Amino acid sequence: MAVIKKVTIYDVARESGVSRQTVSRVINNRPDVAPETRTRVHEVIKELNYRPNAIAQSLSRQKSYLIGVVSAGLKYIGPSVTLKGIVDQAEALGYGLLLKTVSNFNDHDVVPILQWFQSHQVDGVIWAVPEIGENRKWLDHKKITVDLPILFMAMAEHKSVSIVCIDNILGARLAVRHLMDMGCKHIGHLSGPLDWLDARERKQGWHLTLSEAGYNVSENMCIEGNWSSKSGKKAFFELIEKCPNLDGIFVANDQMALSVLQTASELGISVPNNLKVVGFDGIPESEFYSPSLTTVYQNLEDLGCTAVNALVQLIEKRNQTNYEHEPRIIRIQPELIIRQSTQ
Amino acid sequence: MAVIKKVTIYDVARESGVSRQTVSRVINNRPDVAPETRTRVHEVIKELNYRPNAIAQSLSRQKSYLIGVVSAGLKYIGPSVTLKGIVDQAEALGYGLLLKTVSNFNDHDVVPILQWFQSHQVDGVIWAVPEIGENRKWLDHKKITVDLPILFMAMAEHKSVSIVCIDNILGARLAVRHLMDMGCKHIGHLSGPLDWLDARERKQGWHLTLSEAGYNVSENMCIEGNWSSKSGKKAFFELIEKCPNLDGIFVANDQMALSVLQTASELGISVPNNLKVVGFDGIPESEFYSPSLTTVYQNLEDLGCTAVNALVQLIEKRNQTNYEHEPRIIRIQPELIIRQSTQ
DNA sequence: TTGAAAGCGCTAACAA
DNA sequence: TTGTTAGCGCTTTCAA
Repeated sequence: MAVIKKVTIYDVARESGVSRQTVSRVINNRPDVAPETRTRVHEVIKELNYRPNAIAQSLSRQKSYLIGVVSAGLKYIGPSVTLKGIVDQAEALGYGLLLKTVSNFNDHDVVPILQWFQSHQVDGVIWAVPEIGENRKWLDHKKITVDLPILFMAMAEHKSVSIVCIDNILGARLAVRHLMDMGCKHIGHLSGPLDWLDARERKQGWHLTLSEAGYNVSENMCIEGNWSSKSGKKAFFELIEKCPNLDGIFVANDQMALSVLQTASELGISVPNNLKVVGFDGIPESEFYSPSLTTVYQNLEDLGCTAVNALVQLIEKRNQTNYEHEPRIIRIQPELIIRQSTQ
Repeated sequence: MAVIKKVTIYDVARESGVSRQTVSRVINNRPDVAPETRTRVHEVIKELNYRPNAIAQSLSRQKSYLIGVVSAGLKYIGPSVTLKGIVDQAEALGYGLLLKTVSNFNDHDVVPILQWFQSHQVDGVIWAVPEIGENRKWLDHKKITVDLPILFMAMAEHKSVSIVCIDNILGARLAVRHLMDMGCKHIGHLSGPLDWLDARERKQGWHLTLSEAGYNVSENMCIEGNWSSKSGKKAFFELIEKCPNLDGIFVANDQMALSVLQTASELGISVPNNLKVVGFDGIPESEFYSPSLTTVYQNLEDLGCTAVNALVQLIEKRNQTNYEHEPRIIRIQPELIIRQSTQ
C-alpha cells in the first residue's frame, strides 16, 4: 500500500492550468465547462489520482450526504437485519451512514446523540430503536434543541413525527384468522414483553380478531414471555395449565414459537393435530424445524429500506422553499407463511 | 423540537468578548487560559447552547475521530454481534463509526470503499469481512493508493497486516479433545463451506487433534455444509451413511449442530448415548434445545472490542514520530461449554 | 495569557 | 465559459 501525498483541488487546478473553481465544476458535473477543459481536468484528476475531500465538501455545502442511525439490540437478529436494509438503501441513494447505538433499550441519553449527529452535519436521522416503556417521552420535552429530520421506526403515532413500522395488528390478524380457518376454537396467545409496543400491538390484533369473530377471548388465554426461547418454554407450560383445551396458539415471535413446538413434543402434545402453532418473524430456522413453523413473515430489510427512502424524502422536502412538515406513517405489511405446524 | 440558528465559535467569542482562539482553547481544554476567562466562555457556551462543529474540526485538524467499518453478512447473527462489539468500544474510546457493507462476500470493489473512507478522513478502518475464497487478493495489488491504518478480522496471516481473529484451531481442539475424553472413538466433522478460512481452520483443528492423538482420521469422516440448518441436515444424512459407526461429531457451527440433533432424533439415534455432538458459536438457542448443545463459545463482542482497541493503537502509533509498522495478530480464545449433548 | 493571520479543501456568488 | 473573492467553522502557527 503506497503512501500517497494528499492531492487537493488546488493541485489539479495547477496541473491543468485552470482555476480551482473550474475543477470544482468538473467534479460536480456542472454544465458550464468547455468540453476540452473538462477532458483535460479529468485527465489530470486521473493522473494525480485525485479524490475530493468529503469533509471539506460537507463543510462548504452545509450538507454531508450522511445519515445518522441509532440502533438498539444489535446482538439480536431483528435489529441487525433492519440495519442491513438501511445500509443497503442508503448506499443505493448515495448516502453514507454514521452509526450509534443505545445499549439499554430504555435509558438513552438522547440529546448527546442528536447533538453528535448534528455536529457531524448529518442530513437526517433514523431512530431505529423499538418503542419500549417510556422511551419516546423525550419527544415531548420542548427543550430538545436539535433541528434535524428524524424518522422513527416501530413506534406509536405521535404528533408530527414520521414513522415507518411493521403492521403488527395486520400480522396478528393473519395469524389468528388462519388458525380460525384451520378449525381452532380455543386460540391462545403467547405475547412478547408488554412494555414493548410491538408486543402490545400483536396482542391487540389477536384480541380484536377473535372478539370480532365472536370467539371467546379472555386474559386467561394470554400469557407474557420476553421473546426468548427460555421464556417461551416457561410461558407455554403455564398457559397449557391454565387452558388445557387450547387447540391453537399465536406466538409473538419465532424464537418462542419454536420453543413451544419443542415443549409440546416433550409433553406429548402433537402439533398440528392437537395444537396448531403460528409464530411471528420468519427466521430461517422456522422452516427447518420439524414440524416446520407457520409464521407471519416481516420483511425487516424492506422496513429498513423504506425508512431510508422516507427519510431522504424528508431531507429533500426540507431543502425546498415551501417546506411544510406533514408527517407520514408507513406500515409495512407482513405476510403469512403456512407450514406444517398448522396443517 | 425548536429550530435553532447555528451557533458558531465566532458567536461565542463575540458574546464573551474574547477572540475565537480563546474559545477554541476553552473547548479543547487547553491549559493556557485564565480561569476567569474560561469560566466566562463556558457560561456563554451554555447560554448559547454552542456545540463545536465536528466537520470543521476534522477539516482543520486533519483528524476525524471516526473509524470506518466494513461489514458483511449483517443478516446473520455473527457479524452483527461483532459489529455491536465494535460500536460499543468505539463509543467508549470516543470514536464514531462510518459503516459500509459489502453485499457479496467475494466480489467487493475494495478501492471505492477505501477511497470513500479516506475522503471522509477516517482515522482507520476495520475490515470486518470474513476471508472467503480470494477476497484478500487485493492486498497484493500494489496499486492500492490508499494510506490508512487497516485492521482485519478473520483472516490468515498476511505480510504486514494486523489481524484480530478467533482461534479456530484451538476451538476445534477443545471440542475434539472433549469428545475423546467422553470416550468417543470415531469422531467425525461436519464442516462449514471450505472456501471460508474459518471453516478450513476448524476442520484443520479437528484433523490435527485426532491424528496427534493417534486416532483414525480420514476425509471420509468429514463432510461439508454451508452453515445453514438445511445443509446440516443433508450433510448429516450423508455422513451417517458413510460412517455408520460414528459416535462423536464436531460440527462447525451451532445452526448445523442443532439440525444434527434434530435429525438424529428423527432417525432414532439417541444423543448423547449413541452419538455425542459438539457445535461451535454458542448461540442462545443452543442452551434451550433438548438435549442442550455442548458448544465452543466464541465471544464475538469481545472480538469486535479487541479489534477497535488494536486499531486505535495503530492510529496512535502512526501519530508518533518514530512510526514503524509492526503488524500484530491477536487470537481470541474460544471456550468450551459442556452441556447435555455430550454427557 | 491572549490575539492576529493563515490555512484545512472545497463551493457559492458574482464578475468578467 | 472561466476566474475572483469570500466564505464554511475551526485550529495552528507566531507574535504580542
